[in-house]
Amino acid sequence: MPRKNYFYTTTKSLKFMSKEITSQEENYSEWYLDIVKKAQLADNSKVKGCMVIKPYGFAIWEKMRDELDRQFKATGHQNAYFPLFIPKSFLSKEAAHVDGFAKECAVVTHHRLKVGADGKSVVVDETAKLEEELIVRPTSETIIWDTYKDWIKSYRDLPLLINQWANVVRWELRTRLFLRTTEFLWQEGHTAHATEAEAIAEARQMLDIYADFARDFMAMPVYKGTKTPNERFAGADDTYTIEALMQDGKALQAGTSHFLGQNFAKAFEVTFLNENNKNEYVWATSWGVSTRLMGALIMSHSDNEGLVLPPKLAPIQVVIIPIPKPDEAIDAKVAEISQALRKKGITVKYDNDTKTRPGFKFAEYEMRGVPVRLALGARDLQNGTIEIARRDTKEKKSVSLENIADYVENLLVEIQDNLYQKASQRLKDRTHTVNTWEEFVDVVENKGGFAYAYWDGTTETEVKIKNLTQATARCMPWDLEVAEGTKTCILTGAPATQRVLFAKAY
RNA sequence: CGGGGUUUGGCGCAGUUGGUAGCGCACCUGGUUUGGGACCAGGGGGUCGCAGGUUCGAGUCCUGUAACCCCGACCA
Repeated sequence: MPRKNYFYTTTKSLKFMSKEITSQEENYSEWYLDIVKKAQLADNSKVKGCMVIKPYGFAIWEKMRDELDRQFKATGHQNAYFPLFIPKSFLSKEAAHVDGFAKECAVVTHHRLKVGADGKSVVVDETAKLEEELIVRPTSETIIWDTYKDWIKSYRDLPLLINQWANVVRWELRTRLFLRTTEFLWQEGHTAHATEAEAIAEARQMLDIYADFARDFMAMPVYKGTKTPNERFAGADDTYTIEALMQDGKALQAGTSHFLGQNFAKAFEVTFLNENNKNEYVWATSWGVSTRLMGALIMSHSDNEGLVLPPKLAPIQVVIIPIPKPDEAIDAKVAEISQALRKKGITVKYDNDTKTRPGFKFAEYEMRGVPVRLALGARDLQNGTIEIARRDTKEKKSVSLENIADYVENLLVEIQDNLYQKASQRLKDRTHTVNTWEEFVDVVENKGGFAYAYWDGTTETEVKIKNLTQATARCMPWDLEVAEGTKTCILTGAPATQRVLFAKAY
């Protein structure tokens, strides 16, 4: 008689019971979702495609936001706030713009609910129909330019350098936590300038800020470049982008900056009197990064044990764990260490919870990506040592308590640097200069990463390449030097002037 | 918009031919433990997504319906 198995466990339940996560190799997409959930960054909400950003996840976003905000202000921008709702008619004023966004707009049609016929439910009050329907902003160019029209009269009003932190809604068909959600948080800068050159310089400057931020804070190397016309923002003359590479070999557009030419100025009649008393249209830019950066951050550094965070964006940089549990002597020493660390501006958490044991805490903070862990027990106190573990390499060793703050400070710098070096090496290794179609296909289908290839400059060819391989033109990079090769299009063999980075992308 | 999946305690799940709901984690109480996810004993907590129907009886069968997730076509 077969023994009855009392312990039915599916793979999934076992996974959660043991608090393990799906490995990248097994299923990259599930690995990503596991990290988002188990590091407690965000949850799905009951609203399709929308997410709840949890405190730990939001703390990371706040660090990104604060640093970017600081840099925006340092370059002369001011924050303002424009409405969530945009009159429907505004969107249609710029032809390319409406084409780009019309398919994914949420529309407000009524302004009142009433109790339904059953006396319990709530229904839309049909008598409360809006005269003009409102759309929930997918981006704010239109309402902002309609406002700028009143703000800008003279060259003395320029440049106008405004940023706003806001939520926007794009009704996407397919969503993924942080990477593409129906509602997301972002900043959008909108500037007006007297000259074309100045606007272009502004757009480039902001892309530089994004790229530097990615490098210096996210430890994420990116390619800066110009989008092909086909990939341009709807309503822009030029779109600049930073493109990052995720660990699965797919590219991720991490931020964009647009030179809008005079398109919105003309659509919304935004003119200024120049020094010669002549009316001119202003030149415009817009630029933004979103909570998508969270996804980029997660997929840049994390491993099969969980989240890995660069120290500069970690809400907790150092966690101290008493071994086996807090006591007076340990508490006193920890207070001393914490104070020394805080004096250096390091964020420290002392986990003196007595309900969980050290092993549990170790695993938990690894899952959540805390860069440095200190463990202090009686043995350490006796020897004047402390155990220090780094999340990025998982190295663990015992070091002297003397100058521990200096040691940790240096280690945090080293971790930040190591993460960047590793990501840079990966980007380098997975950027392939290709000169034949066979090589191109090999990169896209087998190797993963970027294929840097000549392209004849036509949208037709770009679309063909996408249909054949799923690879899209990510950008024409600004500073990626390679051997020239034959200047013919990878697909058509037609004369080409410019190489383009192609990749499968998020 | 297609294809698949899920919906049962706070979380993750099981529930056989319909017979009055269970397991792990978490939580509460007590005790023993403690240098890598502790253990024992006791305890609290669920009108099984929603609406109908079949039946003496429905988590289970039937018919609707809703929500969310995942995989593909559009997009930051």
